[in-house]
Amino acid sequence: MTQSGADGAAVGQSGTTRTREDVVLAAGRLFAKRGFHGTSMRDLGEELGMLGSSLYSHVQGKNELLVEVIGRGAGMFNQVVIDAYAAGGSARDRLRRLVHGHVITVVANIDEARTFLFEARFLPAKERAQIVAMRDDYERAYRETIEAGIAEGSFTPNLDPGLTAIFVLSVLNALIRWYRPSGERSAEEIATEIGRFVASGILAEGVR
Amino acid sequence: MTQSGADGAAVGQSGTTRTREDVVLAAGRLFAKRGFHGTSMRDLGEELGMLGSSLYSHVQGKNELLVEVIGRGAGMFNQVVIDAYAAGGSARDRLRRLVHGHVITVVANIDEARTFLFEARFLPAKERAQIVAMRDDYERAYRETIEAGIAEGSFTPNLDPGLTAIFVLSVLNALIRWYRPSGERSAEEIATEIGRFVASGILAEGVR
DNA sequence: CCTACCGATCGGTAGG
DNA sequence: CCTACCGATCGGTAGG
Repeated sequence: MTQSGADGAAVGQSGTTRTREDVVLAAGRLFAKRGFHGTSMRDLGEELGMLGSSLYSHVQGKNELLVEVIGRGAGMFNQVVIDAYAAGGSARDRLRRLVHGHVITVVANIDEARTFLFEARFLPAKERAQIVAMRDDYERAYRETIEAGIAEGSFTPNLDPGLTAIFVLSVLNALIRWYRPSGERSAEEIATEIGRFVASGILAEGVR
Repeated sequence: MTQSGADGAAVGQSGTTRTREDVVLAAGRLFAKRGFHGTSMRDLGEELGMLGSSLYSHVQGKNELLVEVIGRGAGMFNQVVIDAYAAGGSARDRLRRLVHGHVITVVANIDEARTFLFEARFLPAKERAQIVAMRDDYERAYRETIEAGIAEGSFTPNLDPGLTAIFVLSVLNALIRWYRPSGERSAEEIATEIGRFVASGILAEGVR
């Protein structure tokens, strides 16, 4: 009898030695599906075709995995902001890039995004504080962009920029709740539809 | 030494016998803050000034508490839909009532709303299926209302009703993430701002 | 609502 | 990556 994945568990690639990368990715999958506290090290070992205790040759502990998965999520979103600012253009262009980049990123890294948004409260105090700060920065980028859009005349002047930033991010973050890779709409289509909703709302022209 | 709440734990009303209602409310508080799997029966007992094992004279088990808390959340949201439909009026009026009722309900029952939206996946299979069905009904009410609004000419005809329902609900459901009772805006103000955002978006008039 | 307890499972370690 | 194990904690029960 071989030692790997012969017992029917959902194993990535059986017959191969697992790397730390495999462990982190599998942790993202399980944390996203069952939650951090709903995932045991034994569950995670089973997902990888090994014993829970064997994971400790790859990582120091369960918390480290949560920190790593959420750190990756945070890094991705941070990069979206950097890219959107680096591209230049009007505030309205920048908001379009922020929205588009957010959708693409969530769709391509759904497990990290879910863990980031659902499990961050279970991070150790120090790392939790860092993630909260990062999230504040992210929200600030949206607020600044909305303020700049008002200043340039693209956006309605009587908007509350802080609240509006929250509303836009609400639509974006909810993606982790309803997006399914098997769904009929592509990431591009979703980004376009969200952009349209955020821009114009639902009221017909001329109605008030 | 007395038997209740003399050891510094956060107890509701010390010196009084707790009821099943107290237990369910405390469970909502802890499930909302630490998650279902992050809350032990001993934690819950401590919150109420009793031992974890004593809770079993009020409820049959931990799962029953999750079912009860989420069931209350589901019932509240269901009532909002019933009231909004019963009030009659145009589709646009109905959407206004749905949004207003949702905000008021979340603000007044934040723990149940959080548990409903974050912990439903940990429900036993049968109850989870019921809650998913209820959530589908809720979404359908929004979709129908948007379709009716398009038909009556209030809403933009090129809207995708299903996707738009999701977007509106995204803004509403995100309330459980950012709302703080100590915040500066009242539930009424929040409902008004969300209504404005959903109705008109952020683009300035005449801009396209 | 408490005392006293149960078997199961948890995160994690020593040593190979 | 496994064997063999640790102390702590889990949900829950019997009996009062």
